[in-house]
Amino acid sequence: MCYGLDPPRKPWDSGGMERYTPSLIEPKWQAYWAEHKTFRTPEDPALPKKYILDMFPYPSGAGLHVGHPEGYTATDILCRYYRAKGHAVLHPMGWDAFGLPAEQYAIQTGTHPAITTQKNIDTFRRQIQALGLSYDWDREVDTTDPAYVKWTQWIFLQLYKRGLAYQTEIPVNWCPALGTVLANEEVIDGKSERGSHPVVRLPLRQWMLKITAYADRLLDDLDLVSWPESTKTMQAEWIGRSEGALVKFPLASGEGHLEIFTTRPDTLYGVTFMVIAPEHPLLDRLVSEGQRAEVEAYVAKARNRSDLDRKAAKEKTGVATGGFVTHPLTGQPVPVWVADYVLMGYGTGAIMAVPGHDERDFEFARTFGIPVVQVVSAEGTVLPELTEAYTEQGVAVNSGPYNGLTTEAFKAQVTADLEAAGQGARRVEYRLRDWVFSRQRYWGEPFPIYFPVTCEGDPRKGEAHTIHYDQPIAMEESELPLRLPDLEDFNPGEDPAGTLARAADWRFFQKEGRWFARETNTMPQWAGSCWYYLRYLDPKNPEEAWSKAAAERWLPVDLYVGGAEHAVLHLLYARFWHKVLQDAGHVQVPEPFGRLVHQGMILGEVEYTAYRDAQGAFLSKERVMAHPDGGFRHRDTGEEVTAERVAEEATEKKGSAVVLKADPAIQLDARAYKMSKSRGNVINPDDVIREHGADALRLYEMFLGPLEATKPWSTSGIQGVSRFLERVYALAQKPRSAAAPEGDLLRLLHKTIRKVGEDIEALRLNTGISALMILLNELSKATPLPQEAVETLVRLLHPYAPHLAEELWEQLGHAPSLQAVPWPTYDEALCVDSQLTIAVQVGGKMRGTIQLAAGATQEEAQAEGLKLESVQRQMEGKTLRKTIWVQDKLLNLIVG
RNA sequence: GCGAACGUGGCGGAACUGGUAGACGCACUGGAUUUAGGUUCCAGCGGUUUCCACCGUGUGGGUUCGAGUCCCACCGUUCGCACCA
Repeated sequence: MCYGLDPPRKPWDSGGMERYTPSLIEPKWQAYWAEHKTFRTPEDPALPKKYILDMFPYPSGAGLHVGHPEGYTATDILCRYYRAKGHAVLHPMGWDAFGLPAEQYAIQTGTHPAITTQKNIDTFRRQIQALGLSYDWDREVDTTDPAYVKWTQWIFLQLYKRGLAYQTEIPVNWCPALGTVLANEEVIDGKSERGSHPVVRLPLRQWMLKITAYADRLLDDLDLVSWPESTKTMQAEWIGRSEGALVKFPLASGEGHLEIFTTRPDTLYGVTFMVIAPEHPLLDRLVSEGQRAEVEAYVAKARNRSDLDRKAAKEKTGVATGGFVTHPLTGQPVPVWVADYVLMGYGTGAIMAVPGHDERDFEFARTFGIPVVQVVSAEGTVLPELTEAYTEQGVAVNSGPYNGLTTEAFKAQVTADLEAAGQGARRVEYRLRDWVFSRQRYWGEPFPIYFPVTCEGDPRKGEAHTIHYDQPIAMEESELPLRLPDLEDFNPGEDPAGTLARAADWRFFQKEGRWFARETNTMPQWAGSCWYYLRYLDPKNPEEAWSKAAAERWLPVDLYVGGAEHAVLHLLYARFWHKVLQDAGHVQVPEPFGRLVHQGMILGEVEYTAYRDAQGAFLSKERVMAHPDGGFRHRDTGEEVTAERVAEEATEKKGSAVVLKADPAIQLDARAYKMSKSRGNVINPDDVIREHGADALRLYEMFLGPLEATKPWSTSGIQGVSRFLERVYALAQKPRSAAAPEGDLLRLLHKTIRKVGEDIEALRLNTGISALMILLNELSKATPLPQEAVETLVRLLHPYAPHLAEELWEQLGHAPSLQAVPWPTYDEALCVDSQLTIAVQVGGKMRGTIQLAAGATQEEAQAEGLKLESVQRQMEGKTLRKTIWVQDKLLNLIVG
């Protein structure tokens, strides 16, 4: 054994297997697993099943980043563990391969997106395989594969046939830069989520999916799943169910009434004005002649105001329409205003304004000098004047016959009364809107829909024609898939009908002598990812999207791991489709994903930042503040300050601060940032594997901290786990004894088996590794070293570092694969130490410890504890009042 | 502004239902082996201090024999929502 040589960094300098050489071991075992299809999903229905799923990646041109292996390694560890525990594990991988980047690249270079996509998939597959992840590659799916698209289109037809897909002309989020419409969920602060391009509201014909029809089930069934509370809360808030009442306010002049939605019908007596949205259809009838010019000017301005402007505006704006409605309970006239703080898209686009008990109404009333009336009181007393809106519940005042009722009782009573009088009804509203499902791009699934065309000649030649969009025809299921046409130019252009509108030969076709036009919109990227977990069940099935038997066998997904950025969109859409498919009888369980875990982000290495003023002199960080517009300013003078990165060697620690070594008076900022190309702090998994091996990368990412936490990368940290693997390898090269382990070593083995197993099941992968390190440290000292102990270590290490474990298993004289070897078992009785260390406290303060046999009595402990010198010192001149005894843990002597 | 989560050594982090704070690893210090080492091995490693002892889990209170853990208030970081009536 020669420990004294260079670590095996170069493949060519390692002739034998004397030292741990990941560059030799890892390809060997990857080839073995591939050849023997070690991870093929077992068919045996008698085995308990585990469906363990990763969110499949979008295969970008940049390749894998270190964030991908984090979640993938975690699930891989569970899969290898459960296989060893005798479960049938389904663990597939695939590609979410439609999407904008490939298309943008095509626009720039003319390369067909299918080619780019294929190339990227090959890179991703190679990188993922280099990590030794145990996927069943026979089940790989690719959302852009026509054999997959076929079934995405088929599911769309199921939605269409159930009346859940419809067309509408609505103002949509049109993004000129991207040449497409975006879902509400894809617009953030008036800009596109992807690329931050401005988005304008434009009325266009769109396909919509009626997700609102499932709002209640999507909300209620959150109780059925084991997901992070934060994610459930986000979905619940996104759905935004609110219960209230619809109330009719008759128009003061003429027929009809203004309908409003309110969650606080108990404040009806506090209404001092009404507000309608600028787009409200009744606006025209309500406007008085005197106000018409002013109202029209306001509406025109509001229409042109982008969402961005609306947000920036802090002051409430609005104009009185001059029109009035009649209060349904008091019969008094109520003035109607128009203001853009009321949104046409929610409720009825009109509200009753109760300034006394709604902050927005209060602000509006104050701006325009409208009276404020108090109708709810905390204690039943009326205040002379409200200085702010009282939005809490309370007791009704100034409310005629309802005075004295609590908020809850009032709501129920008045809603019933209004309903009886035909003036209102109970009503539930949702924040959730129907899903805008069409995009005007090329690289997506075509809709299996076409329309009749009236045309004198050949519409393909651009001759005059009319497409009857109001008469959509669904393609026959037997005609699927509808493939994308080949194009030379992928530019979206200005035609809001989409890129495909330019593929005239594809778009127009004749059937029985009549012309038809295909839908030229394509589906959004979410479509493919809404159901990929179902295709994995039966990926090669040419007859069905998946077989009923496969769905019954494998659903729901037992563990789903992926980023928190999908907390709302992907997970809500997929749940929606799943429920539709359940209603259509294609799946049986109500929820697709039973347990969900979000892996945390891995940040770049910690960076140190120093600040300099305009003269170039260093400034300590407490004298610098961030400027809202970016950049930094001097806290006192306000002058601009520049930031610069400082190498770690130039810094040192001083107390809790980091300072410049050259000038310890200068404090630095020390923090880790999100990895990004522009910051130059991206860690490439390929480089890490080349230097340390895949097992070290896997182990390091798991050892970094809890899976869910955000944590910074550390280049020196990976050497710790690398060293651990080298030591495991070295241990297996030592002479071993055939004798069974005994005594403390035996106990440690059993404790470690229990701990590692429990930690894997609970996804506490960091502490599991720590237990393995402790075991290794003990085994390194053991003389003699029992073979069985080394084998146990290797078997426990296997899920974490599978290549090394397989290699050592073979070296220890066993036939591969270790995956076929059952998980070690432990004996509960051997997990308890024979001698326990008991804490001894006097008055709740630690004074020492005593060694006792497990199960010792309080009397024995007390006798032993009182012998401690430190205890005697504390008890001098005092009497023992009381003793607290926690079996096998602690003795606390209370003195007085 | 509203809501949620989180604040533990120089660093990443441990600590199950309140019960020996700092497991494990990194970094650092000392020693051994080595021609040498960014190798390996051994030892040390929260702070103050005369070895007694005291202080210590963001800050200030509280509950308890006992609080990192429970309660209240505040400060800070991160994430989500942001006129949804």
